[in-house]
Amino acid sequence: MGRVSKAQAQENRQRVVETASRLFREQGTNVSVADLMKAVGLTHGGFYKQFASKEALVDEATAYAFEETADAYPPEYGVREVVESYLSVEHRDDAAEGCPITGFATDRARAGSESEAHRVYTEGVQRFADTLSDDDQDGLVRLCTMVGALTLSRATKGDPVSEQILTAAREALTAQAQAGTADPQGPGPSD
Amino acid sequence: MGRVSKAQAQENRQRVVETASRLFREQGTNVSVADLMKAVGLTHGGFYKQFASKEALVDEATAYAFEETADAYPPEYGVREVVESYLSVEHRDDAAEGCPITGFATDRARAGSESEAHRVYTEGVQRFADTLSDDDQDGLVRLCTMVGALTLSRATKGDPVSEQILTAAREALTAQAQAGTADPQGPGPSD
DNA sequence: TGTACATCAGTGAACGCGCGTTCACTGATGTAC
DNA sequence: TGTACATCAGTGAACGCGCGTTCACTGATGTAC
Repeated sequence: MGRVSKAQAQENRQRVVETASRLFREQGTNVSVADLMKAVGLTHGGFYKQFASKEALVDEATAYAFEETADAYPPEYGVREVVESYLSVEHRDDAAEGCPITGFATDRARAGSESEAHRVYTEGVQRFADTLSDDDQDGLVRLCTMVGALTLSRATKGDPVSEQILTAAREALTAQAQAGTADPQGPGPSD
Repeated sequence: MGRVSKAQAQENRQRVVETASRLFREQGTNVSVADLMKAVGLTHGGFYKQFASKEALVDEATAYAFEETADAYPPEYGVREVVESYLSVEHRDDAAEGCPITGFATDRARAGSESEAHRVYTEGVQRFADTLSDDDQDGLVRLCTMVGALTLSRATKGDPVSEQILTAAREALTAQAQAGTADPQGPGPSD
């Protein structure tokens, strides 16, 4: 399978980044280059024609995950709707397509703070906290509750407490957000 | 270095479990058997004289971490004191000796739910949530906020937002817990 | 537009290394007399 | 209490395997004329 067109090569590269952003969120950044390339439908050798190192891919995949999820919620969603979607069973069960703040959190905590991935991650945390802020400015605390609830519901999945966690956090956050940032239109669809 | 006394062997075994419970919380359960045994001061070959497999050690180390931290807080501590200690910079910076709920969360979320470790973990979550409950029964939500805040402050360490997260969550939880479970003695030392 | 050749994305074998696990060996401990 | 021998915790080399990365090779694409 000789040379491939510039357009095709660019598309393949993009698919590697997209696939990595999903696999890394789901299984962690220690997913192997070979497994990743297999998931894309290529062989591992070609990886280094597109990326300087695996670490460089982690940087790109982290940035891509944040870009991709930046508009995950319709613009008319208020805090209530975001919370209900974030703390849904669907989100618990789909880490691959889910929030990169939760998906990359532990990998970030265990790696150093010198990487591009670290900067992008920290910026993503602040951006989402701002989205969750209302007049009280407590977006950071809401984010903590949401990330903790999603993490714990995933970690206890299989036991009823997993769903209890989602429900308890959802109720606490939506009760609090009754007079929140929700637009004049009022509550939209919940997921 | 031939045979070793039964007492010595038992002590060595115990040190492996203790060291594993620290290294796993800090770096994840993929810390290698060789690195672990080196940290204890033994060679890797002897590991299988004491444990059936690495997975069996993960089970034991998880259980040990929960036992060890079950009495991490003085009995006179109320919710406020626990929160202040939990959301301290010291706890952020010492995952090895810290809360196993946060330390093992992502490893648990990514592994299956069939293991002994999973059962022990889930039970530990419920037990700590009970400890954090007052009349309102919102211990589960407090736990989410605490775990999320600790995780995010570790993941963003090096940026000022890391400390902001701890402070914001601490204030939100202690403001809420003013008339909480704290014993009649009133607030004790904060850490 | 057609031909001749350089480019380079992707392939697959190989590199040194670390993984979990096994095993022949060791010699001090534990036990039988 | 003292001697003779079996036990077995710990050692270190080795197992097959997967890791990140390199490299000679391929042949369709891109380019020069």
